[in-house]
Amino acid sequence: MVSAPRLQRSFFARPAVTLARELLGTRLVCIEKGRRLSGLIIETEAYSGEDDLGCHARVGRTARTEVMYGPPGHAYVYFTYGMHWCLNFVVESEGFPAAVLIRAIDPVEGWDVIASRRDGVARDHWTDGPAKLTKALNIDKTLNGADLCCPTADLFVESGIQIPDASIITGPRVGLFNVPEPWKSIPWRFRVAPGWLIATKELMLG
DNA sequence: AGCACGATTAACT
DNA sequence: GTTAATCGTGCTC
Repeated sequence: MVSAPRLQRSFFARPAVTLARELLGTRLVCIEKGRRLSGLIIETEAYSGEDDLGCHARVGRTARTEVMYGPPGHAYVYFTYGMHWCLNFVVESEGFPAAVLIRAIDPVEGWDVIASRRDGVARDHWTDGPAKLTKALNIDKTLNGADLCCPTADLFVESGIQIPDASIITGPRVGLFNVPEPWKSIPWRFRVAPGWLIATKELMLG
């Protein structure tokens, strides 16, 4: 598998909603003991600013949200429901808290490692949730704040395949039960339509 | 020091 | 469709 160019900091220095869309089809890569584990990003959500009452930064600057206020192109990894880690990319500009949650990937490299971490789970469900993909790639708090754009990073994003607008489904963000409108329903969730990848990725990835 | 809640998941019925 | 698991975070006392 040939590596594609890594996404640079300028890529991440754009609005969260734009990036949630643009990140679909890019490749999330972890280097683990010199080995590449990767998958195409197929589902994301945008969280932007203290005014966004669905965003963790609604409470302002705290130890937890500090990373979101830092420069773009870093990882924001948070813990939830007492047992799960979720991965976000810090976006927009330094001083403004915004991030894109990575909700699902389609595994490309490191199938054996991913399978072992998702033992007993059907392949279609290895990485189809935000806490499933972190488990599969062994992402936890040690990667919170990690720079995705540093040349020696072992967590980064590569350019991938283009997804046509017609094959992208948008909708409300998931799990915001007690969040008031309009934030509860604003369509900042983006995902690749189910059949599109099946028909296309093998042609493009070989 | 204590409390309610959560950007979830898997195993149930 | 329902629910338990499980603990960091932010807020209140």
